[in-house]
Amino acid sequence: MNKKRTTLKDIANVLSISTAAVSKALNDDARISVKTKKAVKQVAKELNYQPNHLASALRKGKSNLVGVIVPRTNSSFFSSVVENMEEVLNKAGYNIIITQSNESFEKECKNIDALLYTQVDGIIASMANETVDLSYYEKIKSYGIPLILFDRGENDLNVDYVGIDDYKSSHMIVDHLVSQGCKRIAHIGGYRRTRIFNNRIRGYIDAIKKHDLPHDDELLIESSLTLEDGRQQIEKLLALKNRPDAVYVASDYAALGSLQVLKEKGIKVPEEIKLVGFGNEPFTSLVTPSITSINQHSEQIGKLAAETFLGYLERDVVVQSLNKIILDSELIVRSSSE
Amino acid sequence: MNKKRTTLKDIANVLSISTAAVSKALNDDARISVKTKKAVKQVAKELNYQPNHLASALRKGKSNLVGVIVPRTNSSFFSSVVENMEEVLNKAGYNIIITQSNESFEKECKNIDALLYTQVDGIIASMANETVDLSYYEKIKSYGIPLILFDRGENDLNVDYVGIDDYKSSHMIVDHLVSQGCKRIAHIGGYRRTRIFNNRIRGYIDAIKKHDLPHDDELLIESSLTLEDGRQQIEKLLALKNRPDAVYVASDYAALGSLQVLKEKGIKVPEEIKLVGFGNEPFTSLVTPSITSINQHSEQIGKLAAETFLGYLERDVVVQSLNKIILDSELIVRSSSE
DNA sequence: TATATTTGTTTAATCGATTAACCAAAAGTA
DNA sequence: TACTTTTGGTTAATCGATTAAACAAATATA
Repeated sequence: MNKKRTTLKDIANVLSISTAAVSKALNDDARISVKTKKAVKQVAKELNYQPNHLASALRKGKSNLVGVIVPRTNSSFFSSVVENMEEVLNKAGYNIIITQSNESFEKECKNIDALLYTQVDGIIASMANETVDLSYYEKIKSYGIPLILFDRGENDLNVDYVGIDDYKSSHMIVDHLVSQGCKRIAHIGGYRRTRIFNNRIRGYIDAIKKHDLPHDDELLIESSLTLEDGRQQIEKLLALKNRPDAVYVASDYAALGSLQVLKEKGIKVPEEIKLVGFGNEPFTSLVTPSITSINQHSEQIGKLAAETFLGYLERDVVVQSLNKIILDSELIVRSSSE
Repeated sequence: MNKKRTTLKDIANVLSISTAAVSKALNDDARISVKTKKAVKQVAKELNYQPNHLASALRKGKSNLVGVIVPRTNSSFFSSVVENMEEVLNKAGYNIIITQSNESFEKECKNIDALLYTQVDGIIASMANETVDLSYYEKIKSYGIPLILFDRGENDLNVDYVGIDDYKSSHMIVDHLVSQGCKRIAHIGGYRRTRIFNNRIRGYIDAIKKHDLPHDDELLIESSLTLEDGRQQIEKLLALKNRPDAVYVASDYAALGSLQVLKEKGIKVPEEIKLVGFGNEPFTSLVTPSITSINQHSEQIGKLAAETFLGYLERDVVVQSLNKIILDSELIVRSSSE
């Protein structure tokens, strides 16, 4: 019942030729006659031959698999990035293995091990927020396979990186809020140890200074940026003697949490407080009021990361260096800030 | 630079024993002395040995990989299912390969081929809405590896299935709406060719009859259930001479689309029209008004699907049959319907 | 002491595809 | 004709781990 799969040998037997000839015929080797090729392909089709990937990968030392690690797939940004990566890689004959870290360092390490174990030819990853210890990423490098980071990267790893200009994005947001007449702009950011959040914070601070606005310590908060964080941190800002008139939240999820609290307390957005998120998650346009946010060009990021990986294929020794591709972001203005 | 990976042979050379002994030592074979085992493990650690999965998988005829196909990862339902599957499978020594069909039949076929090519030991899938032709799924079965379907299944395939009781869920929704005083309940459903949507439609119709309410053809609409569909179909319902006082939408995304239109038109929800979605996506609790929906127990579905797969490991011949695990769903009542 | 059993390991085959090296026959060339 | 080149393959090794079968040495048993 559980019929054995067809192998090269089966085809070879039918035609009374060697398996080598069959292999070459299927791979369109120049040294095989057109006649033989035709016959081989014909029999292969008849016997429903499917190459055994494990065998060829073992022999060739190449699996044609690329591992992808994302904090979570359940986010339109990451899912769009992955989709676009897949498209590019599929075209080049690669399949991808998606894993999610759920923002957990431990899970991320397990994923890395699982991917290396599966003998992927490269890894494209966006780091978990928790991750500080880079040893597992160093391990990838020590395997001699390309490692490409996107969105959540780390300079110290000295590998390729694709992402947007977070520093500049903060400027765009602050500039916009100032143009809307805001004078006291708060920032609910991520933790500085994560590069992208640090850049957003630096951008925020510099932009505030640029506009000669108060750079008040109490207006800058670091958090994990979950929805719940957004709720808690806005409460802190609302409790201030001198409330802000605008809040720039470094994640749409947290921004949504903040919006919920503002609505619950009957504070009018954008009239009393203007709100800006980050990431352009679909719900930002769906909630009331819709939330102004930053579009990170997930399609571009996915494609560029995949192409960066493919760029390594031509070289036979992988030597990586810090090589950043920084894309411009786009401010999508919605009701929450105008 | 690109250092060769350590193999069994390297360890064997260091200790001047055979690779067979090394292999057995690492696998804790009873015939290897404790002394040798210790020495082997010691050297393996020193040389940072990592087994080559391709080689062992090829030899054992087992990859310890499970393929997962979902319509999209960018949905809390599917992402939660996958997460829970992964947890169960990881514990059993399996890794998963996630692929998404984007609701496209063509992409789904490609994914199936890619997974079979990677020599996965089994496939757990939720079918794309488009999929009618089952030949690619039959192909999986013909490979003799277990196929488990969840959420979007198909009786004709005669394989295991894990999902909720859609028929009963419709009854719960209609019962609830009736208890809120609704007299004209419309249903924006999926296409009947998809089993789950057909069941929801049947449930809707039977529940309507049960309550002696008008079962009006114009109140039942089939669509693709995207957000955009939700917008278009509600327009149709609003254009009716005799408008419904409640709309049960078979997907949260479409429900959201409908809600947007209702709000745009200034129609009060739930006062003028009550609205119920399906799937309990996170945004249902985030939008205003929050949307009543059905929780599908993604955690349970993920775990049970994974366990069903693991159940096949003990048997050496895979013989599958239609074996359904149907879970009860849960109605989460929110502002849009009360 | 002679034989049987156990212990611990080695040898060699194997999984299936690829490929370097080799070779015979056909065709080309001087 | 004699030698070279081209064509179209074949042979055999290889990727790395596993495992059936063989085997030597140590130990037990009669």
